[in-house]
Amino acid sequence: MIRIMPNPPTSRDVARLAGVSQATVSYALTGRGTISAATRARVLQVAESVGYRPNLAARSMRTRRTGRLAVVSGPTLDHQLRVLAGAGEVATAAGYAVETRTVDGDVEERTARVRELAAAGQHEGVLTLVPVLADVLTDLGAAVADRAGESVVVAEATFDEHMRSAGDLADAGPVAVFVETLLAAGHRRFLHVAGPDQYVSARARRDAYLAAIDRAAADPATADVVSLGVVGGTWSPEDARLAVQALPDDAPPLAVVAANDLLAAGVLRGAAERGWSAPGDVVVTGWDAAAMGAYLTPSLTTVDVDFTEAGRRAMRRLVAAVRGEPAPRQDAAVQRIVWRESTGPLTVA
Amino acid sequence: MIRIMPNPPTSRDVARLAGVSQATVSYALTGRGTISAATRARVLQVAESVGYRPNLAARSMRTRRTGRLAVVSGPTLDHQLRVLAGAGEVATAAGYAVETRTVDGDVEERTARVRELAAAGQHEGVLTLVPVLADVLTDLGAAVADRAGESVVVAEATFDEHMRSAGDLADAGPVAVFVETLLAAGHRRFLHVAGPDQYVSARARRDAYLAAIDRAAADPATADVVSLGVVGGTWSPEDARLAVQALPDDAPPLAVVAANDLLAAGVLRGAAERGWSAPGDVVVTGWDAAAMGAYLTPSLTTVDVDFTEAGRRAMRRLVAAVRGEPAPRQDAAVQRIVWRESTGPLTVA
DNA sequence: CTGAAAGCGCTTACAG
DNA sequence: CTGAAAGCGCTTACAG
Repeated sequence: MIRIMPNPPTSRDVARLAGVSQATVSYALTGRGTISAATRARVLQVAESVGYRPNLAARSMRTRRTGRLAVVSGPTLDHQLRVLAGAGEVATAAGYAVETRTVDGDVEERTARVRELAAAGQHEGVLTLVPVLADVLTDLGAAVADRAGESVVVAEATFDEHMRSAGDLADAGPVAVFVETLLAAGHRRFLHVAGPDQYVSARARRDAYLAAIDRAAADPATADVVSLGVVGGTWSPEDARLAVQALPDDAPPLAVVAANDLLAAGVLRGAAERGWSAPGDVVVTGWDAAAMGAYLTPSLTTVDVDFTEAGRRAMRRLVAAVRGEPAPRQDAAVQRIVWRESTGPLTVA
Repeated sequence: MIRIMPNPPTSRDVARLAGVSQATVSYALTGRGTISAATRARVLQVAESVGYRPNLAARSMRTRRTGRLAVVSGPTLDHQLRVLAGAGEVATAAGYAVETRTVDGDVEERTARVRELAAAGQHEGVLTLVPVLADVLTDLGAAVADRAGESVVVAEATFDEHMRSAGDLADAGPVAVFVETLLAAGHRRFLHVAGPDQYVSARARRDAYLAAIDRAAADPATADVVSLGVVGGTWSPEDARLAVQALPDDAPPLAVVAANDLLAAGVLRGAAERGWSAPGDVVVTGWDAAAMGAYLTPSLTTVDVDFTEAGRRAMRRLVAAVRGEPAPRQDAAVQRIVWRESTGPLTVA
């Protein structure tokens, strides 16, 4: 295949046209050297007029920086597209190209793939949206020298459970609100349908559920609370449905805290199959504000998560890490409870 | 920030270690020159042992090929993550790095973004998953010379409505099956809730609906068919709900073909709000096999789409176009109807 | 079958 | 404040 085309202009072409040296063009564009305002203006004007675009490969070779970041996502959780969008926005604004890799399989396989990616050295940093084993993650506290040749690897959800803040995607704060509000509405019988243990968010929601139940039991006003336990452990709504099928006949009235909307839909379906009304016999909460949830009957109470913003934040952390800067603090909540019909009539603070 | 680290090995290092020239290393790795099997084996062994990885920036500068492709997605349609996964798989296997860009806004803005991306020359090809104006798309029939400096741009859904085949994501064949099967079950009153006109798939489904109704009207056995029209025109379930709200009281019994599952959920919700039973008074079909659809009551009849495979195919087309090869034919269906409760009891062929 | 040499387009000390 | 020159790590005619 022969491509007959004028080669795109180089910095050398711009230099000749502007009557300066190639070095001056570089200084004008990068803003690095010392250069007079007049010269710079002229160079930029010429560059603009000929449609000059720096050859990134050449720049990369010279600077020994690839200017590329990778984001690793899974193929299964659809909302990751929005996280990706937010991450891409920040990366592009920071001057990086962002590449997406999809990984599949269990946590060992995913971790292996991320490790290869980091070792390949094609990327200055890697952001993983899927759970991986903690040892591939870069120890940001360690000296930069210790990271010889490897990409910086940052996870969207950090595994340090003590660092959880309200600005974090894995913040399970809404669980306590769900339980407390339902307690106040008179509910005493609870069940949690959990997500996969590998997911920080799923673990956090489960732990928050258990803690909320413990607190309720310790409170004289709600000491008669009873938890029918924690079931599930996947993101599959079928497991949620089956869990409801497996409940004793006298389970209702029951309040179910599901780890996401899909599981909550499985709960509603299971309840309907048993002839239990919702929100009469069973109330249920979800998570993620899936678009369809608002159109179920009953519509699903859920947690609206700003996935795009979460993606931006995760990417800001990665960019900071790659540049050796301290991690930005960002504590404004990305999550907001949306009360709908599936929790029945309530008095919400 | 000072990075104290041994530089990663270069082809020169490998050459020295293997006792050959740098050219020989290159020939061994790319398999391009004439080189003895013994020498090649030795070079590859040395390269492997020192963990040599070619510097892609250097290679790119020399070959004048970036080795990068871009995929443009929107932030709103979640299933695009699966298309992305399939596209990425094929691109990676073909030796390309694939970058994701998210674009927002109306069709003009999206088209402008794709145009910039193509003009920037950082990518050998661009695959767009979102609808754009046809004139940014590369005319693959035209001589390569006409594409001077620009990336090849290919759309996941082609705008040439005549080229639609069963292997295409926009193939609307299932619509005819829906209408015909419901006619056979005795339904005579139909409604279509359409998606946005910009989307090839939405247009194809609407056209297929109208054609199926026309065919039914022309058939003496079903000449009493009546279409209550085409409503909607967005992907928002709220519009579907409102469309049902706006229907006359005597609309049922009614068969609704919705352009996707979310719209179908809106229809179900609207029907429930009017006290219409489903699938008694209203039957409805969706599209996309959204996970939650199987857990609605009634569960949603839909079209299961292999988005990952659709992504693979679209990327194969792009890779072929970038390499100047003819487009691969791929006609095996990626879509399959899943009959569920929302269409009521049926005799399905 | 193998090597010496040029050059892809940048950036950056360094000299002036 | 500006320019001449080197060099990043590859690939590829070309010579042997």
